Amino acid sequence: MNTDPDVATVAALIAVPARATILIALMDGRALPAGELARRAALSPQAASAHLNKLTAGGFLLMVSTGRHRYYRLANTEVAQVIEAMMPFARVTAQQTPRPAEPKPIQVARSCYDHLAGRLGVAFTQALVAGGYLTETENDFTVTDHGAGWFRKLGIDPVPATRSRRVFARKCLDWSERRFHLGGALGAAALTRFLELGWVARVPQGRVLRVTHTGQAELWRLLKISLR
DNA sequence: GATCATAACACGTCAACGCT
DNA sequence: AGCGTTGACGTGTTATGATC
Repeated sequence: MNTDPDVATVAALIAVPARATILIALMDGRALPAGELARRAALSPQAASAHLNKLTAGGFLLMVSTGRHRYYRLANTEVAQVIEAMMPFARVTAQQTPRPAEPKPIQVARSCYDHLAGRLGVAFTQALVAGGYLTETENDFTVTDHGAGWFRKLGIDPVPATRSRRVFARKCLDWSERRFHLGGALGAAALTRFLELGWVARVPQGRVLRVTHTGQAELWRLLKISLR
């Protein structure tokens, strides 16, 4: 009897291009209606419906009915991490031409489900580690006492919620930078705070983030982060 | 080992229907 | 009326076995 996890079945769920497109469309953490997802995947609503059923049954998506609309979103952050972790391998086949000198906006700053990613996410994480605010373990980050004070000053609660089962400060591999950025509940709280402070702004129709002038100035002042 | 025929499967669309 | 689902059916791909 084979007691290994059935990775093949799970991978097969993602392996269909239409389903992969749907999952990527939901990577920014939003919930989208079935019709919108069908359009994104260039499918008929019927075909999209079948794919959404499979992804939901497989535990990749959650569905919420609102009136006559049905909204789908990623079931949890682990799903986003799986997709994000596959991105470096996708690049190998997609990138037949040399990488352009100028990074694309999605490589500079983006949301990875609900936390910061891209060059900004990695630079932020590295600055926190270099400043002694975070320490690294094998899979996660730990907030130091020094770091707890720093996060509080910024308006971010550095203490894990007692009832939450979510990993607090997950090491999430960044597909464009190929280094770890801060994920988990703390990463999500940081992105939320960055948005509240107006340091970053969401670009419509995607998960690209624009770093504002205020953001650039504050990130340089506090952590000596420059994205240039 | 290479080629062909067949069956099984996955994925797509069309039409009809149910729900709000 | 608009949106989404279900069932029927067509098409393309893959696996398998037979034959040379």
